[in-house]
Amino acid sequence: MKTIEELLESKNIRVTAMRLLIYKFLVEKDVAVTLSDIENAFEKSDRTTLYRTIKTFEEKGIVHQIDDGTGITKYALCEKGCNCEIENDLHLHFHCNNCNETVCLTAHKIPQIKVPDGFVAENVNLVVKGICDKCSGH
Amino acid sequence: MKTIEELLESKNIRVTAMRLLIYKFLVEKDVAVTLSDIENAFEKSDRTTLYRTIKTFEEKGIVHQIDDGTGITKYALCEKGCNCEIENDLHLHFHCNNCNETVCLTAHKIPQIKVPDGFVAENVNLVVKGICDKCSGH
DNA sequence: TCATTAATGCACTTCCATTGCATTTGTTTT
DNA sequence: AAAACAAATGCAATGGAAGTGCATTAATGA
Ligand SMILES: [Mn+2]
Ligand SMILES: [Mn+2]
Ligand SMILES: [Zn+2]
Ligand SMILES: [Zn+2]
Repeated sequence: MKTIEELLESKNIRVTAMRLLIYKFLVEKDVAVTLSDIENAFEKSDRTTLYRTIKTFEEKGIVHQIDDGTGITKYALCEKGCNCEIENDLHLHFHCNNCNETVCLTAHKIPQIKVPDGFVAENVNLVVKGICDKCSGH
Repeated sequence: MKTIEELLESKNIRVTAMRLLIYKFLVEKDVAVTLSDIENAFEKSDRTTLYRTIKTFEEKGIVHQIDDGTGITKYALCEKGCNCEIENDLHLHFHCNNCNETVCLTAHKIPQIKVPDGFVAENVNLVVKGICDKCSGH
């Protein structure tokens, strides 16, 4: 089991206090987070640093960006085995209309989508909206 | 074959010069348009009017909104038989990474998506990105 | 025509993403 | 260890798009 430090180093990301904190924050949350979520979690730090940190994480394949249709970009840790860096990871995202949280449904791969002749599909974004398990009282 | 005037009236939308122009503009374009696209097409008119016109069209089920992941909201005319008003119309959208245009693939309905137990799906947004027929040289 | 209601135009606000630049901190090289 | 270099951080500012308040203008209908 790698430490966070080792993980960051293995991805050629310099280890800094802020980066460790942000990474831990992402691990603790099991839902996708906005920049503001992170900002609110660390009164102290500057939005720009958080922004650039998350962008670094994204470039290095540690987090992926999620557009869930709320108009605010969200981010979530990539699962192990996720290959965002190379190609798009084709799991679906679920946005709860009740609690407003978005989660990765990594176990649910997106089915093959047919497109008309002449069109070339390169990647797919699939967001399902509805009521999440927590809110539906399962 | 209904005139545009009749169509608008049948949806309880007052006929105005601007609304007719915007409607015609949407018909001529076979792709989804942004507010800025409309704005640029009519030097004369005010952004707010266009904004509110398109919102009116949306409420009345004449156009539907598309979130193609570019961060800019796009709009396209509903096909006949589209029932956006009542429930979500489940066709997919294609965004071309080359020409940056987005089209409705109304003939391609979104397949049934499975979600885990406890989750209740209410609607689905599916955007395929790639190269469109015009750009691929079919 | 007059009264009522809706549409339009202008100014302004808010929110989020993004960048420039100076400063600080960390890493190499000598 | 000191100097040189490179990267990370913080602050200020910008830009783009969505949305709102309000006064004005246009359309409807009694
Ligand atoms: Mn995800
Ligand atoms: Mn469509
Ligand atoms: Zn929920
Ligand atoms: Zn194209």
